[in-house]
Amino acid sequence: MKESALCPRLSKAMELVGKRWTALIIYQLLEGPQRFNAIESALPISGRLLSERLKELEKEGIVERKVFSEVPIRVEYNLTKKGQSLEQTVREIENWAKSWL
Amino acid sequence: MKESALCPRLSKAMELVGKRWTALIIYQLLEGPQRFNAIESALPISGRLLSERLKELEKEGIVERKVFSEVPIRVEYNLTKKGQSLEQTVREIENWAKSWL
DNA sequence: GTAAGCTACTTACTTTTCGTAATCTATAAA
DNA sequence: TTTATAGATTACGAAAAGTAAGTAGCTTAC
Repeated sequence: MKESALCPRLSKAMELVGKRWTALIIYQLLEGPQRFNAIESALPISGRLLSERLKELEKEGIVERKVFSEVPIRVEYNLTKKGQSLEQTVREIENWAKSWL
Repeated sequence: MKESALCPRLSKAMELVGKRWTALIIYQLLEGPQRFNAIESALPISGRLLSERLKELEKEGIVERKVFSEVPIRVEYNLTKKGQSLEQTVREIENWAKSWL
């Protein structure tokens, strides 16, 4: 996607947070660290996309991945500081939705 | 897209505002009423998609379409109250972007 | 009177992303 | 050897986005 000349930052933010499922994944992780299956169950998202999104978010430094070498394997995801800083933003969207949808 | 059992409102809001280009179109319209070509020039969006998005936003009551039967024809788009109510939300995303991107 | 120009779309076509379901990896217990 | 579990990957058809050309209605220029 080309960048908006208007506001590159907002453009970049929307490219990231506005991507399908991303905001909902972050919203879910605001509850605390969670495993792959827990997130998958909480949202109507498929494993394929969840895996893809989590990788993107990890790459952006928004989500942290922690592997526990148990049997069976356990993997937890949690928000980094950068990820937590999105709480206000997500809440603001939520509030708007409560008032207007 | 299926609805999130977790938070249907946030889900609905993201479906709307999180759609590609939508937030940027609203951001642009916060400057005041604008014509089709003006929006198209301000953003790296194609006429095809801009037309599609404006229709969606009009249907959701976020944008108002006003036709002036001049020559050549003039069409202006502006935010409704519901649309204006998104200002805080968009600014919040912008602020986050300024701090973290 | 026909050709060209303006604005706001619309259509046809290609590329990218999404959604669903099946499959894979590693480990251990039955 | 088969089964089970968690996390992830792959294959493929469907949907959405991107690109570029075309349309409609009206005006002015030639």
